[in-house]
Amino acid sequence: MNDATPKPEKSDGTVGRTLAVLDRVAEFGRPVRFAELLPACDLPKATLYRFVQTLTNQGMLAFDEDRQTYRPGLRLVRLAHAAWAQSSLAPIAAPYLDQLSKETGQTLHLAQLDQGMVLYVDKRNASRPVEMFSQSGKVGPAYCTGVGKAMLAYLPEEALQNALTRQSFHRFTEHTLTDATSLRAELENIRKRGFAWDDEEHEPGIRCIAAPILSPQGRVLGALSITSGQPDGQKQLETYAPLILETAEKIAKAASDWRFPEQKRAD
Amino acid sequence: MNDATPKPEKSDGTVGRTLAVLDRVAEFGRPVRFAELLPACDLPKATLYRFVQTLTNQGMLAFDEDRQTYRPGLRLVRLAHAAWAQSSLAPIAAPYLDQLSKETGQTLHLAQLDQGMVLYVDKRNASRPVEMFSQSGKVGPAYCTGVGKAMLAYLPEEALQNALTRQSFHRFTEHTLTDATSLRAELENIRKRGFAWDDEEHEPGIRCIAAPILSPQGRVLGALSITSGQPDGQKQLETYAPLILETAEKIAKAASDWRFPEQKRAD
DNA sequence: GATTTTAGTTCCAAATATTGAAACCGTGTT
DNA sequence: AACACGGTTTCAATATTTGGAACTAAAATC
Repeated sequence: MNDATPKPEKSDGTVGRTLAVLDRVAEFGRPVRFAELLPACDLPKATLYRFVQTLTNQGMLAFDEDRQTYRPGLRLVRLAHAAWAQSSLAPIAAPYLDQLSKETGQTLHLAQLDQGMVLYVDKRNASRPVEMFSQSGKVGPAYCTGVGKAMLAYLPEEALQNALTRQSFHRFTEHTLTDATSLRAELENIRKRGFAWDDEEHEPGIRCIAAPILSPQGRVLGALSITSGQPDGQKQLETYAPLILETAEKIAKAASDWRFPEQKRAD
Repeated sequence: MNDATPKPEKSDGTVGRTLAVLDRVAEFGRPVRFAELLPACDLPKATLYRFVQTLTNQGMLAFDEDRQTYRPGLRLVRLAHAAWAQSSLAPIAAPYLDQLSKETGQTLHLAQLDQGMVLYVDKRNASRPVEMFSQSGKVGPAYCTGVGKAMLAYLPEEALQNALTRQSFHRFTEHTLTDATSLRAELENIRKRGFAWDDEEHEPGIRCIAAPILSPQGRVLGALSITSGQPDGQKQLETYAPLILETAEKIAKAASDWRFPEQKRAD
């Protein structure tokens, strides 16, 4: 090997490789056979076999004897509860989302950035007052969603650069921004405006207005959006601008005031 | 293979040890320093250091630079979404819970057994129609909750034996059953009755009625409970018996039409 | 301000676990 | 009967993990 480390590889040894398999299984979105998994992971048969075995032992995967398939295991649900409670904005933001939901009656999303993607951590639905687990944990693209762009807009250059290289820039609709340059221009507008629009860039007919949630030091904590599925959505959403900005502000404030709870309480 | 297994050890090598650290972190229920974690994991300093490093790289843990603390990472939330959707009864049971919630107006819990503990996978709150992620993933004891006992009662002997050894039998209230023998007697009653009571065994003033969800082959898939916090709860709950049994039946039916969640792990 | 303690990080040779090609097994197909 | 396929096991070569100990930075104590 030469001078400058040519490979900033972070394989993290056996553990990293094994966890990568978990991702592959989760990506399938359905129970998967060993033989299907094999080509998806770039691993020798025997090695993948051992990994899958280990993960199953560990409860990170569950094996269906009858159908001979693997799927993500319940241990993840247990662990994620702790992650959600401690590493996400959701618990802090919950009361403000409730409030905003009541005031607007619209669908709300709370998201954070993870691996250059949008990770939804909470939601309020227009029809159902409180949404459930199934919505948290969902991921979506950053470059063509309101929450995604709102967060990207306030990322420091280095992190932005990093995030941009991870975007697929797939054209979902005719409004999708499909290159880094036009996205950067849009981000500039967002910074000027203070909030982001998603004007049918991800899904036809779906618009939203999104505000970043920034720490006092200006670090991106997450983003909040109000969605409309109505044709005249834009106009209606515009009236929410002050409200969503104010709510984002409150959440940011609450997040920075937050003291660690003494103990986990059960209820 | 030999007759007497001399090593029932399932350390699962590096991966298993590393994942155990994840559990330790999650158990703290709050961001934790390296030095606090060290005594909780039975590992040499340098080893734990490497593990924690790896997990952080992998996004399974998040490191708070400012406070120098670790907490479960958001990657878990992403993975758990898949786990919840594929490995839990929740998505299948959701419409039935909605229905039961509407009919009774009471707090409902849907749980599964994991590692001898009760893992709540969904909930309906008396006040809020649909509960959220934060409730899923919670764990509780099996020996002193309605859902726990309902599931234990229908476990095959070997699995029950295994589960019993994992119970702490801590006396939460004066009604808590604190030994395997009295619990076994209670399980017998549950089998005769077809459903379980929790008569303030876990929390004072909290009673519930719980029904097991059994596959057509009689395998325990999960349990469902209706909770009451009222003094005359027992009486009121009793009237729900047919309803909860019927609902559990429906969920079992729906589950077997879709998939057969297999609870294989014999560890 | 010097010194000790504590918390976190790095080193490295020895010990060990991982690796994966190949062989094997059971089941269903030609 | 031979073959193909999905899954499982073996085992020697090898790369990785291991953890005692040394080290550094920062904080507490003198």
